[in-house]
Amino acid sequence: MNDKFFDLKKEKQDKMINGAMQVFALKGYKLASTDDMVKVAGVSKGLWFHYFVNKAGLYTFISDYCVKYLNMELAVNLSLKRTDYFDILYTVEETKAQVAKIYPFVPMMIQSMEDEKDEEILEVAKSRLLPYTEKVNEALENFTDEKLAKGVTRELLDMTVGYTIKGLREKAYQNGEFDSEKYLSDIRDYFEMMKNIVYSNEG
Amino acid sequence: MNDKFFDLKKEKQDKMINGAMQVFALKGYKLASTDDMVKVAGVSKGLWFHYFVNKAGLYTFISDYCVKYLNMELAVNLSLKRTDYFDILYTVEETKAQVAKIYPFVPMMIQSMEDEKDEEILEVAKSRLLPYTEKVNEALENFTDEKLAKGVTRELLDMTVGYTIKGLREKAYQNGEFDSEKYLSDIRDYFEMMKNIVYSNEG
Amino acid sequence: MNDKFFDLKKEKQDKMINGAMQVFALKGYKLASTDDMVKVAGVSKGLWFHYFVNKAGLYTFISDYCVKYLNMELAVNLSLKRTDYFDILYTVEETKAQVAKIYPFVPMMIQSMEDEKDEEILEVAKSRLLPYTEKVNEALENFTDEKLAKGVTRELLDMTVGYTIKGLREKAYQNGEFDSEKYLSDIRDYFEMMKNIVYSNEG
Amino acid sequence: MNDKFFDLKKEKQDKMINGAMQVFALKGYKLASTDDMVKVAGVSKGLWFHYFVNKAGLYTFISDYCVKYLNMELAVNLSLKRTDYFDILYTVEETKAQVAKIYPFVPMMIQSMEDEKDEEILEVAKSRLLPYTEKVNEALENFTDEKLAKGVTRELLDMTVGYTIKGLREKAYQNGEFDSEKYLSDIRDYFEMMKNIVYSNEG
DNA sequence: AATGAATGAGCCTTCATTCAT
DNA sequence: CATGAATGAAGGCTCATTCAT
Repeated sequence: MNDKFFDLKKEKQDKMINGAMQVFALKGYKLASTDDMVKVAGVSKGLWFHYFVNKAGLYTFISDYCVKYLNMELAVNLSLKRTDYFDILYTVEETKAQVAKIYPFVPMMIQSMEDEKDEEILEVAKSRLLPYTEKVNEALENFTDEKLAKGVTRELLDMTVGYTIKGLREKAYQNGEFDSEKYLSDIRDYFEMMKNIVYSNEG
Repeated sequence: MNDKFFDLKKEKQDKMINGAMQVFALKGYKLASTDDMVKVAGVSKGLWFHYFVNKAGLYTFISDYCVKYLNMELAVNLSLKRTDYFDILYTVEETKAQVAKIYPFVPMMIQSMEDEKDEEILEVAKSRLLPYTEKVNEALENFTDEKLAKGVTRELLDMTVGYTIKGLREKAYQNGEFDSEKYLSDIRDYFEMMKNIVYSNEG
Repeated sequence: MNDKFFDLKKEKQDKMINGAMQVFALKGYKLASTDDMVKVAGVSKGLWFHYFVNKAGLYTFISDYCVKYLNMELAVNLSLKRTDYFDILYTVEETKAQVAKIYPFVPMMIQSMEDEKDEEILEVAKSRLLPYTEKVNEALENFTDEKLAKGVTRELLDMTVGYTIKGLREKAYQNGEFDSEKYLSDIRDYFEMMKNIVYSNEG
Repeated sequence: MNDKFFDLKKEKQDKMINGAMQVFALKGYKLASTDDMVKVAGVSKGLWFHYFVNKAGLYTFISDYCVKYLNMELAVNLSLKRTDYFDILYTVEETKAQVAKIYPFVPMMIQSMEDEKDEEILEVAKSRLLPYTEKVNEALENFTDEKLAKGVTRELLDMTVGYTIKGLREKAYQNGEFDSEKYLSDIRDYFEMMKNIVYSNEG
């Protein structure tokens, strides 16, 4: 990309970032069209290519930006050493909801990167996602599985909780915008139930 | 569509059905290209249009076929009145795995229909899916929630189990083919855990 | 072409001839589709190519047949030496109407050949038409222009009468079938007027 | 259509208009290919669709433009109240010849619209033609038929004159370009003859 | 820097033609 | 002889990318 992008007024930068992110997040790499971005961001077609060379370059920048920004916020919010599994995960999602106030499509973009299937961009999507995944896993290391109920393993727990959160996130975007309130409320309900059943009753 | 399709040798019918289903299931309606199907099924471009008029017609046929075939098998397998929530759901997924032996992309196609976002075909995808959803819900009616552990509601259970199965299914397709063994084994592990924690200990 | 065509039952021959002629006459060479002929004649696609090699071969045969058949009838009807310009021309059109009872699209096909613009077949269309044009001109040689009104030349007369008849013929086909009655009646009305004005009043 | 078309340099607009008009006029709607237009106008394929959405949109624009431009000129030229039938008609054709200096295919396009048979565009062709037909008919209302020779009716006259002019027009395009001189000269010769014979000698 | 006109490769679809049965 | 399934080249249309202004 062309670093002069950062010389643009912050306002215009964000208009472009949000526009591209929205289109990529909603449609995925291949179906995201430059015309859509032009419409959504109100920025001419040529400019995207001026700063980002091509569609792949733009995707790379956006996915990178997305994760870096989110991780910055996570670094702050996760710094208070929480030890409960669900509290940690809730903080992660709460942080996404908070980031969504400035970049409304960050949570969906993260999701979209996970789901990305286009061969041309697959590698980029997955690699940019890594730092986020690592950050979350790192935070979860503070949690010890000693207290898990009989038959519950950390592996199975990670899996079902991960998939469920993903599902709830998709649901929260169902009408084209991210409904933070509903999203967090759904997660709280779910986590409350889970807390009731996955922890050992003993002690 | 052109009903003469059914006069073709069963082998060729299945080659075309599997080819189209694979491409639709893997890429979704919009990104599924006839060229891909030509390559995968080894059948010339013109022939698809000869039998199915256009891409939408082909999708309609495939999604319809997919659900009808699956429902036929479900009708058999779900006839034994099981009463356990997880047993019923396991039977459903087991049936999909069984169908996958003949049509390897049926489970993924069902998934793809649920996820389909293209406006042109949305209505078709969702409407064809209905009979399947109804079949499953009908089978679940035999289950009563009386025995659920404290804090566990049927609604939350449906949600998390649904999302988790979906996640496992996607995982089972990760290398382009459906790994039935892994899929069912994953589900069994998950269900075993769930049985341990969602049912009330009393009684 | 494959001469074995003539070994077919006359009935089938005519079904094919009429079918092809109809489609060629109504749509012109390029827009005439083999599928249309299949539908109209009820004869399988392969058979057309079996007997006529390709579309151009079929057109060549049909246009040839059309003119030859018409000229045969003209030879009979024009044998009575008429000497009036309009009577001769009326006989020509009457003959077409008569031929149309067996081959309903002969008049339109003749027309279509005159109008044909497709480069691939232009030469064929025009060359096959020649014998018909010559036959008509030959018949008109019996007419002497001595009696024409002041200012009327044979050249101008040929021109305007030719274009007018062509116009009336197109009109007679307006609803997809040839309306012989209307066609001849229109021509009679027109000729009656012309007789009144193009002949010299003197003598 | 995209109104930005009119922001193009007049020169380019005309290159595109003339190119499309030529191909539509010579081949008719169905057989007019965008590839032909690309060759004739030297303008890339995508651009036609950028401005006119699709082939039908382009046809609509061209036929509309054609009639509007012609009618504008007719409004000027027919404003001098002529009362002779043939003088009025000559003025109409003279105007077409004059328009042909800027848009050489306008006369042929008008013709082509009258002859158009493609179902998809039929309605458009006929409806766009109406204002022109009305303009001509309106001008002809100044003419009274009192002076017509015996046996000559206005109806028959309109018919034969109409068909003859159409024929001459087609002839004037025979080598792919419009030969104005020949066209008008042919019409003059024809009209001179007609004036001699269709008007009553009395008075 | 910013715009959007312009391009052409690629996809869906049609249709003359071939060929196995 | 007859059929119609099968093919692929060509036409309409979309969209990432280029480039003159």
